[in-house]
Amino acid sequence: MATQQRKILVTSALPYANGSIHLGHLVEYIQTDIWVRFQKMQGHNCVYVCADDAHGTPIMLRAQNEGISPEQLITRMDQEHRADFAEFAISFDNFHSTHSDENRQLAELIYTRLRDGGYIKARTIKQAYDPEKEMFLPDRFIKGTCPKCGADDQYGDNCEACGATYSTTDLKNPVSAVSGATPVEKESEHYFFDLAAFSDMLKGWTAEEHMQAPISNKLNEWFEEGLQDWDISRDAPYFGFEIPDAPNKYFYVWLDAPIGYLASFKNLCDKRDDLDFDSYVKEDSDAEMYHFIGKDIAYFHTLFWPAMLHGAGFRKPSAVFCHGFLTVNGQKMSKSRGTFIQARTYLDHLNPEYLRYYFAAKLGSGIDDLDLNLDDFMARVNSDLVGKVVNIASRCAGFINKKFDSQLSAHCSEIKLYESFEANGRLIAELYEKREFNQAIREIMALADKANQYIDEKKPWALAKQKGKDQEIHDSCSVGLNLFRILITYLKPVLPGMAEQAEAFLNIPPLTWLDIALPLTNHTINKFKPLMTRVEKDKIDALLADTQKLLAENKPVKAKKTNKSQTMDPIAEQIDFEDFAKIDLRIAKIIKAEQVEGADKLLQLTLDIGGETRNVLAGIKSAYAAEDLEGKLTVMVANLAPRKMRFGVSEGMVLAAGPGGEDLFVLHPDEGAQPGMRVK
RNA sequence: GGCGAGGUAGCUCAGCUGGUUAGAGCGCAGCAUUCAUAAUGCUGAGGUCGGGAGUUCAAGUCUCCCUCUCGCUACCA
Repeated sequence: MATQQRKILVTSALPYANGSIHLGHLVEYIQTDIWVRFQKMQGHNCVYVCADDAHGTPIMLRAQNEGISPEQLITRMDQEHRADFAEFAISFDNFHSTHSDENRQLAELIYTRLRDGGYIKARTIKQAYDPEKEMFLPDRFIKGTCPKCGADDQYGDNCEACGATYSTTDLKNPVSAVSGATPVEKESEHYFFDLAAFSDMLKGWTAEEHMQAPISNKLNEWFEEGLQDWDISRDAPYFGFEIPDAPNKYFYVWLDAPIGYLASFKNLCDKRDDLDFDSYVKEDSDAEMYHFIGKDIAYFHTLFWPAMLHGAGFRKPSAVFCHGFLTVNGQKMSKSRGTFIQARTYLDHLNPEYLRYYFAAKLGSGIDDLDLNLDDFMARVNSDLVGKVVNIASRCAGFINKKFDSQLSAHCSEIKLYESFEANGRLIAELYEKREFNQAIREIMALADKANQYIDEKKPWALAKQKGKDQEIHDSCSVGLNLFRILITYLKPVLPGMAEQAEAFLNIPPLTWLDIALPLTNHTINKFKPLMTRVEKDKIDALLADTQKLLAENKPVKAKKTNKSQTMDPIAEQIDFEDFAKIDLRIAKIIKAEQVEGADKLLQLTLDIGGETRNVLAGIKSAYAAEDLEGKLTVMVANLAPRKMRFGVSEGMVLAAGPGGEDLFVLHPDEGAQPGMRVK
């Protein structure tokens, strides 16, 4: 295995400085860390960097709420994140911040190059604006009543109660979550990154196996829909970097976040003589660069990011590795179910290496979701690590310590067995390299079974009762410990802490992949101490209880309405006459009703409202046949803003009642009403 | 509604380009053992591979339909 030393730069997605690390985050950091530790054990020059993602509206507002500066907030979060990562043994070579000089310089550099390359366009857009707070509002900061199901206190872009999606302008009774004021629409000039200009480059790049196949398929979908301009500016006030040629305009947090990878690396290069920043990032660099991310942010990393890099004259990533989401006991991590477990809460109760092992045992190279089944977790860790692996050392060490003065025998009596274990290292290494950790673990555990079988075959405890069998005991237990040493080597990327204890027990320097070529002979070991204790059920229960408690404390006291749809839609908030008078309802005659080709739910109605006709697309196909409607009178909202829909523009809506499906009832006026009459 | 990914033993998952009686680990049952953190070894029971139809000499593996789950997305103005 005399492969050449590779130069590898690895990143994990940047944690947002607005929240704590939870177990979902840790899937990624643990996955990345295992891969990095493996690469280092192979002797490669592998560097792992990360940073806090420190910019954006949520951070600015949270700092305001807490009465501190954003800088104070992100400093605090930075410390918290670092502490959590350290205890989970995430071995960053550098952990920096996007709110740093390096990141400002690099963001400005990349932006300037993109601008000079003609990839930045300015355009005026309309956006919700908080007149009291004097700031533009992202969707998440507008709350109101869901236009579909009437649930209160929903975000501006989708309803948590019924799952509907809509735009903020549809929301009923919208209020700014910041000030409580009613948002108004306001225009502003924004800067856009011309992603479509990179279409050809991206199509070629994404087809070249720089990511997993499912992601690349997804990208093809996006390509077919056409790449859109990307809005990269935000107006003041905003916590971030001001755009060089645009006072009061700031880089959108997602622009400078991935640049944060490079900033963190730059910061590291400045501290270390052996790393040359340019040689890693220049267009024709011979270094490898990998980003580990969740599949939810693939768009940013496989389209925007390579386009930005390319447009600015830098190298593109060697690959972007996506993973799936974490579920707990088969279901999405949920605050209401109490399975939204924080890293810190876990650390209060359980050994972080349990989790590292469990994730490794289940992680493959794909993007499938990963389930943390707590019963399985306990069984797996106890059985594999305590019952199988550690047990090998535990059952051999006693003999060596007591009978042979802690010294291993002078020769290895089972060279073939030893070599077969050693030879498996090639396959295991390959599996680690390919991020098939679950398969690697399976191989390692199969070896652990073999080691236990071997000891069982030799039965040193039985030999101990016979005279003159000391040499055999000495040999077989020495073999057992040598096999254990190999297993620990293979597990070291996953269990660095346990490996370190094992190294202390075996009285050896830190293990690398190459050390196991030869067995330890005539070597003095230390007294065996338990390397890992069992996962206990009550610890898991305590973890869940604490999680519940924590969630209850943080839960805002809001009466959340659920299941209300069973009974009756609540009557909407009271309005005065003026509000009502704004709605111009007219009697309309349906002069034509027809199917809309390709649409499953829509009927196209041509309405006569006296002086004019209107084209309305109504979602009533499930309840009405087109011909049954023609000639009938109904009521329409005549002054509703026209809405562009997939099958054309709808110029109003007809009134109907009912929950939907077949139960839809269009309103008809009493006899005598004429088209065009106003309904009051 | 569309697109994508899935539905394989009680649990967590393998099963590549279709090929003899469908696999692993855990759990379970029985036996052995007691060196080891009640750890280990041996043996065994458990699946009509979501349902149905088709292609084929042969299908968990290919095609079609249905069903359920999970994502993304859209047409209830």
